[in-house]
Amino acid sequence: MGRGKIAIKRIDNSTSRQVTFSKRRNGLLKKAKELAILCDAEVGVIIFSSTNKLYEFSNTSMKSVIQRYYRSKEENNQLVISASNVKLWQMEAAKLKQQLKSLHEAHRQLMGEELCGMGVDDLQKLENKLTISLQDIRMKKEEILNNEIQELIIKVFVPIFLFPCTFDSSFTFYSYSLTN
Amino acid sequence: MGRGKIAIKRIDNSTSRQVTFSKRRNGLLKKAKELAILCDAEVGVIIFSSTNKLYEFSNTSMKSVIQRYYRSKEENNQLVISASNVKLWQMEAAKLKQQLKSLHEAHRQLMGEELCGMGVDDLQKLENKLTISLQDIRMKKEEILNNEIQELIIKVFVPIFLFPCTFDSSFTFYSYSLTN
DNA sequence: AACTATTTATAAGA
DNA sequence: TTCTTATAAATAGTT
Repeated sequence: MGRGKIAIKRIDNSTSRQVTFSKRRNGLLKKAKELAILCDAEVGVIIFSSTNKLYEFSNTSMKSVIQRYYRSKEENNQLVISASNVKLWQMEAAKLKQQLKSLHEAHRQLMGEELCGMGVDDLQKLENKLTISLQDIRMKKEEILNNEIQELIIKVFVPIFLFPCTFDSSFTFYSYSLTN
Repeated sequence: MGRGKIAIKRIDNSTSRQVTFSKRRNGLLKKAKELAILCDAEVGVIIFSSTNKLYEFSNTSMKSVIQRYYRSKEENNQLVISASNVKLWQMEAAKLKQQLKSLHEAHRQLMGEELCGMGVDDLQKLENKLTISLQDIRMKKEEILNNEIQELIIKVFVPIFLFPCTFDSSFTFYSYSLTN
């Protein structure tokens, strides 16, 4: 389509190639635009010149076209999936941060810090909680101590009672006196 | 370029639109191919019909074109960074989860639960902590109550002392007795 | 899907 | 680069 017909093969003359590139590039982009408008299509065109310059057209957005392309080809590119997952993980992290923050606050209140914002009722509730906690902890402590005493008795004294001969003379007094 | 000139706007007639799409789509792909060959360019064309069918051309490969496109626009960075960020965010989330878990445990211990794994020393420490917390909380509570009493006094009694005449006779006894 | 009158794109030249 | 213009190519409307 011009003064002469040309064969479709690489144009050797550099200048001529550049001129043709410029003309045909514009032609292609124009055609792409027209196709998109006339036929209600989504079109994306990417052109790199031999000098590495980028020319592009998209009636929507190139990102949209490319994403749709990958979706359509179901070459579910790891990149695209990963990119969308970032937001999910960011949200997850934000949620956790929030939880951590409020738990921290509750914790500090339990520890008797940051009581300034609290009313008397809340303080009373906190006091009750801690009182109960203290009771539990003291009970637990005593329980453990009792158990340890029990174990000590079983480990140390029972053998003495049962096998007094296996212990040296310093134990004889106790074993005799206790068994008699 | 045909029997009649057409305006570049969406073709209303569906059949006509489909026919035109088919013709122009082929034309565009052919032009793209020619441009790539003649001018030694890297070209990618993506077309989605209004019926969501995909047509494409690339003289190299679409993946290559898209990657080069992102590199060229340096929007690539976002995708790639995002992709690698997934791991960072996952690690962040895991870290937060761990913190949350240990804080939760500490919290439950403070509340007198899950004391089973603890030794006597730890229990003693916990008891001391809670004792101090309780003291703090009781002090805070008393402070607040005292303040409220103070305020009550200022709001209610001071006016009575200063302006006894503005209150009715039932107040006179107090105002006299206090001022005398 | 083929035809063809026209429009459009563009090769070569200025 | 841009414009001009002859000609090739694409395609709108028709069959």
